[in-house]
Amino acid sequence: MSFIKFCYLCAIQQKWMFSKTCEYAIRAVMFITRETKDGKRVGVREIAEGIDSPVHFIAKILQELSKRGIVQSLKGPTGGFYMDGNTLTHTLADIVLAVDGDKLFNGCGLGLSECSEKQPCPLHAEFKKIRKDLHELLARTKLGELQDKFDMSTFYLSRR
Amino acid sequence: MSFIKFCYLCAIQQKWMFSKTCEYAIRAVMFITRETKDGKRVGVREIAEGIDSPVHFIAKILQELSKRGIVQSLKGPTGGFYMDGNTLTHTLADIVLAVDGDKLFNGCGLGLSECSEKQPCPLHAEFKKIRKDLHELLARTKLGELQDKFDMSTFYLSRR
DNA sequence: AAAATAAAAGAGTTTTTTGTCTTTTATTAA
DNA sequence: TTAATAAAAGACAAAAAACTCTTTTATTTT
Repeated sequence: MSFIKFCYLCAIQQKWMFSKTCEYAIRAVMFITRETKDGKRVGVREIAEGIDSPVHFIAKILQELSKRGIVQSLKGPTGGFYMDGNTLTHTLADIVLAVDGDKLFNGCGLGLSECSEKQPCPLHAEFKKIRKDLHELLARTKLGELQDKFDMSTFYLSRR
Repeated sequence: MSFIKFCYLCAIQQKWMFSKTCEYAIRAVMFITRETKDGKRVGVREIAEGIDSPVHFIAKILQELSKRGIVQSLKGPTGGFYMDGNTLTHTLADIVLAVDGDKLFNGCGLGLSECSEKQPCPLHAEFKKIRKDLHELLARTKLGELQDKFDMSTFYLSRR
């Protein structure tokens, strides 16, 4: 409670694996995937509302993802973002890699740049497994397969 | 290479699970654990050098950790930080919890505050397992046991 | 008791991340 | 071909995280 307020470190800073930008990116791509099955397109405003993110911020992120071929886009009326056969073959790992880099999959848990098999940090072996599991999870989840999953049940993408 | 430099998102931002502050915290406590077996104490300068971190920054972090009973400290000449029977029973999870909060163990992978069993995000089930593995790893690693491990083999705590 | 030492406390600064706003460019429908 | 639409681009602004510096307080040694 108030205890938290006076603490320098602690619960004020709440970190998860991904950066906020990356969370938005994943949710945005999922949203586009779900909404554009039949050649439809969605605009940034619709996406921002759908995943409850700042409009201009998600626009920036999507521009980069589109440049990298992770989503498709088209300007002008009836334009917007969409997925096609190609983009649907990408995985969640591709998104994370594009936004947060490969540190999550390869980096040392304690932030040591020189950590390796020969010169391991005290948690090297343990983290290797966790990183591997995480990478496998993200790398086996193709957007196209998520699309099918969306058909069968309800999932939430907005924080409200 | 230069390709990376011009990218808005991407490899510039390299995230891992923990905040940098938390990485420093873990390494500092490990360092203290290793260096203060027989009633010895280590000063911040020595710690900062040992784990290659900014002196004043790690000082701040350690002040907080000492306030929370994760490390012990004593002012004055021959003073410094050290571990005792009590602090050695703490786990790595305690450090992470103190510094980064519990989001890593409990939060939604996509950053949704309302994510739950009833209203899951599309990766809810998958992330649950990863989070659990990570928490178990950190919660079963007691500092005291690490101390024994340090005795038997060499591990690196500095990034150089 | 005085001087020296080392953590505690607190007030900064810098850098990075996150978020906002405006202008430009491409596309399409009328 | 013109007007409307929507993404692309770029320049800013705010907030958070990372880091620095100075002063104070507690402890110990001489």
